[in-house]
Amino acid sequence: MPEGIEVEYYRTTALRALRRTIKLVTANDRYFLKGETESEELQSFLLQDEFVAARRVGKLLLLDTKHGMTLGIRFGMTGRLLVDGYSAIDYLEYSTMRNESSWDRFAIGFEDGGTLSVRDPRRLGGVELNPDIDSLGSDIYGINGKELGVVLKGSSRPIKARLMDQHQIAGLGNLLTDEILWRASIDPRRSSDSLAKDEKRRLLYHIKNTVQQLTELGGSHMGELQSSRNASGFCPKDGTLLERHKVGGRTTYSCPKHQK
DNA sequence: CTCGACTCCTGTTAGC
DNA sequence: TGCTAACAGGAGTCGA
Repeated sequence: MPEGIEVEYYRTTALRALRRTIKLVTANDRYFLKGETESEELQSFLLQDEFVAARRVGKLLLLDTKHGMTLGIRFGMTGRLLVDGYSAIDYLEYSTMRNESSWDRFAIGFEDGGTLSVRDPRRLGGVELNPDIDSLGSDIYGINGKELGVVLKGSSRPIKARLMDQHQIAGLGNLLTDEILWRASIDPRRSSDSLAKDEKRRLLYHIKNTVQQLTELGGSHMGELQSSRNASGFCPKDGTLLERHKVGGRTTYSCPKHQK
């Protein structure tokens, strides 16, 4: 599913949509409009305008217009971004390989004939005008030890739930978090404030390293743990049968032998 | 503060 | 063969 890494790809794709006059806004799926955003509002603010910047905070893609508006796009679990029919990502874990235009929940047409669309089979994504980004935590691509320290110190929740909380750290999803904790040899159920100094350092290293590595490899699903993330999977490090739990309401796989 | 339970959504799949 | 129920999880709400 799209996590911060996938949305970073989408951001790169969105660069193709900059500096092109918007001629058409198709927002017929009202369910896909979030917050106070209305279709008429999108029309009046976007038509005749153009995007001048594509930013990303966590899993949220932000397209700034010349006139000072910001279009926020969330992709939920199965959303893709297409510009001129091109998608940076063809394969999405837990989504489908089928690719139907009827799943376009939101689309923009440019004066030059091109398009930008959000194709989301399950409609868990959404579009919002001027979304709140201040409540999001530090982005995964730039997080440092001090910020991670604050995030961990402030909570007794399970470490995995804390890491996935977008208000604390923005961009980590279920797969990435399982992968990072597995690499860092930390049990996902550990309380956040129980980590020792060396464990925090290790965790930071693996957040940065995993994000960078999987960005280069092509996505959140490229982790070493991924192929074993199933009911009868074995730990790629030591061969132990992986355990499956619900942590923070999410399906979690971890190795009972080396994740402490 | 924390938690579980529930909601949204729909394509896929396990099981009968 | 065909149906159904469970599952996937990002994000939000609610009551305890």
